[in-house]
Amino acid sequence: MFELDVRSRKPIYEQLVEKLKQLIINDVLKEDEKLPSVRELAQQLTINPNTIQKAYRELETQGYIYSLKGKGSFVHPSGKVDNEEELKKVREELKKLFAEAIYLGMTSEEIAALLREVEGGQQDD
Amino acid sequence: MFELDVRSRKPIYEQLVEKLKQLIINDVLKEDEKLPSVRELAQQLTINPNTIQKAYRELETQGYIYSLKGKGSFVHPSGKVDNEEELKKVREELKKLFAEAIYLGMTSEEIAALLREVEGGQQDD
DNA sequence: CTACTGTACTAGGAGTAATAATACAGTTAA
DNA sequence: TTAACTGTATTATTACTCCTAGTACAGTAG
Repeated sequence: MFELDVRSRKPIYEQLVEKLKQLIINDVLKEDEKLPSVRELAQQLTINPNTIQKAYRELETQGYIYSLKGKGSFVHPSGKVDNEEELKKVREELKKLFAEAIYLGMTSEEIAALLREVEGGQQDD
Repeated sequence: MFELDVRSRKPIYEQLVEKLKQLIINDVLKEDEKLPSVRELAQQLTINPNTIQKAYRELETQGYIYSLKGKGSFVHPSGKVDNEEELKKVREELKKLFAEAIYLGMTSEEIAALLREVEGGQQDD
């Protein structure tokens, strides 16, 4: 499915969250598609099931997946995500990053161009 | 100068980097202004000098300050920052965050509005 | 019932963050 | 030059988080 760097300073479960988030956002994992089970993915990646579960829990908190006891974990459909908490964090992050980018020399137009680029590649709903 | 959360999961030196970066970006700390010395700030915040130094080293790597042995650490003037390494990271971060924001339901216009908001508050050079 | 699923808990080892103490090197002013 | 400041580096120790391992409970589907 993908690879992890166990020697990285970044925790494995955080790497997992990022990678899975990318797969969901880029529509590699489709809406309501079932993710590998905690134990299954743990075996594939040769890491502990607890670590997988920690990543899944985080993804659920952030609104990217939903889990049903006994059934599995599934991709949360985009557009139906309603997570004001997470949106607030993202807005704050965006503001910080904009200020940072400008300080380092990027122009607003460069940033806007980057946005259009990403926007073109998404087109959900 | 500011406060830190020693109980946070986020390392103290990272909190320091963020806070100082904000002060620099928001022009609270002016160009070429001298930062508190490692020992002085350590005493003020009741934390170890090594932790301060780690934060300063990181800020220097990212291009926000420069340090002169025997003299002190100073704010790196905006506009004169030339850190392609750091810019690359910021661009990647922006792209990730844009995709994330869109997935969570933000429109491009909302994001663009946020950019204009930040842009208005900066106006360096 | 059986075999899957998610979820929770405890205990232990490994690695990083932070502290403490010391030292060296360069600047500045008396 | 000396004294007092600056950044920088090193080592040892403690505290905390990540990760693992093992076990257990709850819900689902055949």
